[in-house]
Amino acid sequence: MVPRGTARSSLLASAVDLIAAHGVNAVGVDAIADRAGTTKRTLYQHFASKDALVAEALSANSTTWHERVSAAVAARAEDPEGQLLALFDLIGEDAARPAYRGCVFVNAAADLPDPAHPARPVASRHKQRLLDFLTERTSRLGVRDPQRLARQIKVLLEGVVATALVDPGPQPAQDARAAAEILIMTEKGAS
Amino acid sequence: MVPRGTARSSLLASAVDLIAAHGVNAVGVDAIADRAGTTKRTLYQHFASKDALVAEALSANSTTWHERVSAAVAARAEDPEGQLLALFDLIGEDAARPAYRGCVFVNAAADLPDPAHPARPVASRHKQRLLDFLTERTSRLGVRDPQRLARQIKVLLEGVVATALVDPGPQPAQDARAAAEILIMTEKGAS
DNA sequence: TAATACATATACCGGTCGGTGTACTTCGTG
DNA sequence: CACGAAGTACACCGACCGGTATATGTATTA
Repeated sequence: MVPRGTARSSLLASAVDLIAAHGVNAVGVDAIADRAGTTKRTLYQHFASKDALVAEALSANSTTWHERVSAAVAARAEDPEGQLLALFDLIGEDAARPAYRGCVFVNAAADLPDPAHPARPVASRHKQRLLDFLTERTSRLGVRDPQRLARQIKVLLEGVVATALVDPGPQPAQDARAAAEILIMTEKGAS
Repeated sequence: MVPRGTARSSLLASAVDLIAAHGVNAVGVDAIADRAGTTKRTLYQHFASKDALVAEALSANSTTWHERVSAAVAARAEDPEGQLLALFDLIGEDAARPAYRGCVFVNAAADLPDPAHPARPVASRHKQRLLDFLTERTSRLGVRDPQRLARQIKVLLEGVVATALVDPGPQPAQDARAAAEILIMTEKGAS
């Protein structure tokens, strides 16, 4: 029994949670509707298909993810270099949990081989936003090629996530953070 | 149909291909049996369950992967540093293809949230073998901490794979290779 | 030659998949 | 109050899921 007019957002929240926990393909529309406290019929009155619901849920997840990360990073450091390194600590804390499930958007891309699936551009956009976030910081470091440094830091972050997905633990994040420090220092020195 | 005594290996090969193409959860035992030119009944005479078949197929895939990569790397360079960097070129060539599907073992880990699934240790072992391969090379560089450098290079490689899974292209591999060069050079200088 | 192991074809099991049809109730608003 | 939109309950669809039963054929080997 969901209050009037909240069925849609309940369904989205339910989809976000279940997709994060089990993956896009492993969760069914029945489970999403049940967890939202509504029915499958209502789900299909708000969303054209499961694919459309998945895309919208991932999009919402992306927005909250960036808000949460921006706030957490800002709370840990003021300077751009400190914020970039704080990202590794943040992800490292998640990645150390035994049931770590990696990045929802990478997993979604792996689950959806069809490049035409509506959720694929959502994942792509999420990663672009992350890259923008990083580039904004590297641009204030006074290095020669801020874009490339941002891409390299992003590769390190993605590597931490993928590595910890197979073998959860704090090690990858620590190693990657140290690598990022070296990259930043080297680029600063060569500027 | 299938010659005597080859049903089992045909089923394994079929499972390897289909899992790589569609993911563990998205492929059914019927499809695996059909592609192998045999039947589901025969499949269950050779494997206790789908999970067991999946684990064995991934294990076989891991073996051939390492053989193929070792040979390809050795063909491109003699020295350990050249071999390490050649790995980025190799993966970069795969990752540039539009339909790039990432790492089968990482995808399997994402597809199988249950840590007790028999395929999970197979993925873990695959990554350990990769780390051993890298450590063997970093140990001959004369650096202070070869183990850590190997882990850092592995994080870079995993990052290339994950990044290209969402947005295929040659860029991540190039960036990661350049980052690896800096890490190696820095560690060598500090030794 | 007879026995046995391997592979075949085909049908079936209960359950779940994404998606729909239909009829009923509840609510906010004109 | 009356109307229409929103939500509910529930049965249903064809297709597929992992896994099994049964019965037949065939090649190797003792």
